[in-house]
Amino acid sequence: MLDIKFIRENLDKVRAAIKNKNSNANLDHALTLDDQRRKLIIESEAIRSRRNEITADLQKEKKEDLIEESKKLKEMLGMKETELKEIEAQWLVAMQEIPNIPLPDVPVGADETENQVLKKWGEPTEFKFEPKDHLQLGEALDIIDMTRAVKISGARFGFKKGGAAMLDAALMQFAFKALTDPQIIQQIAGSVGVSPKPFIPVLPPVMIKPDVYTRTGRLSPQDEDEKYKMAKDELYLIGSAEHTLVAMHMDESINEKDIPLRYVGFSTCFRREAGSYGKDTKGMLRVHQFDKVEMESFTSAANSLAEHKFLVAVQEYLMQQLELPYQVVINSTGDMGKPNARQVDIETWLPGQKKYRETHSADYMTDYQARRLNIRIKRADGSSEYAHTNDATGIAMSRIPIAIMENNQMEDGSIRVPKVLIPFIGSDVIKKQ
RNA sequence: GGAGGCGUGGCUGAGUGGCCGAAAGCAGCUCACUGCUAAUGAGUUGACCGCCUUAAAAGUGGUCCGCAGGUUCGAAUCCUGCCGCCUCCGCCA
Repeated sequence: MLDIKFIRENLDKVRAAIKNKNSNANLDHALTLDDQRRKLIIESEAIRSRRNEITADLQKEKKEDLIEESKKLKEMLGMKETELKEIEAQWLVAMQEIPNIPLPDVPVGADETENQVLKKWGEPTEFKFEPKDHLQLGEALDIIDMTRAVKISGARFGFKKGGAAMLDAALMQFAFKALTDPQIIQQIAGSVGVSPKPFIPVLPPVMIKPDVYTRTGRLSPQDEDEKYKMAKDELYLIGSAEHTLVAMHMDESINEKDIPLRYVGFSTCFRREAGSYGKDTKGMLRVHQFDKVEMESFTSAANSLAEHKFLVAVQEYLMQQLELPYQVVINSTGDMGKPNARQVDIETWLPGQKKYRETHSADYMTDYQARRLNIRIKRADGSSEYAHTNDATGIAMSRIPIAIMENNQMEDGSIRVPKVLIPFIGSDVIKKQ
């Protein structure tokens, strides 16, 4: 959520952001509600003030007429407050529809076709044979079974077995080990000039209360179709560890000396993929359930953009260690999340599709999430500011294993294990058992 | 799921109808003093939301003792519901 004072003073910027992000937020409606809201606050506070006066007077001496007045005022106050509560609720809904303002370097564009490639690393993998896609490879190796999963759970689910199961576990351990390693983090942090503090590993809950989900900026009425909701309990399944990690410090003040506060989380992620019928229907690229290593960071405003770049640098480090060819893309305004001020995606080369496909995202939220979640940074002098939040994919288990399988495939259909994963898998090749 | 207890500021903890935004201690900040990685003394320090203000400060009004209601002229204090924590029982990986 944006600061209402900022909105009032920067109407043009906010209008431009709504337009460029293809948002259907109704700014004028939000402003009207804000006026009504403030009017009601002034009125009800005046009544309260008078009642407080009366109470003070009555303490000295009992007077029937004052008691009568206070009773009447109380009735009026009740009405005002009921009205205020309704307006405030509507106002919050309207406010939460208003997207964050893109940074000046974000390309203005309608959709992902106007994203810009910032950097390429590695070359698309060359093969002396016709490369297969991960599903062909996985089925031949008997490590991916989509057919049985359909029977058990439906479309867009899969069983990962043998080498595929080991690969996911190895990636998780590899990422956790790297991100908690002071030397590695110091080296990456040095390159972008941020604190060398390592990440704190976390296994967060995968279910979240609707109210909290809303406050992360990740659950608006339009998003509802994308989420799984528990029928009996007021709980959603998270779409990413980001959702419970960023909410971890909800309604808290983080001490300035504790920032940057960096977490690396691992969780299963749940996506209904309601809007993507017919898209990526083959294999594990787009599934309802996958595991993901996720980074989340809390900083002050002064360091947040550098932190965003740091998280991208971490992503690149992991990719280079895994020796996967990728490109770094800055998303255009039309392809950004609502809470984002800037979004960088990493796309990894998939020989099975002969395309770069999105495997990572790094989200720079400024104080947009923290305002609604009420997360503050408390400075040593006692003053405070809203925290700035950043999140970024560490390793998405459905997509990076796919990239490894497809890029590292050999002519006989076996898969070369990246060097850094060999210790975790105990073998340098995944082959037919 | 059943029975009982508890929920106060950054922390510990007092407060059972108005003198309480809340004692005291700790922590923090400022100053003084002492040459030893800190002790001692004095002072000081809650958060949030309106209004005012170009902005901030100041000023001013309001709210906050788990949350939401209720009783009362007046609630941290009494009542109801909810949430959380603890103890015991049940169930369970």
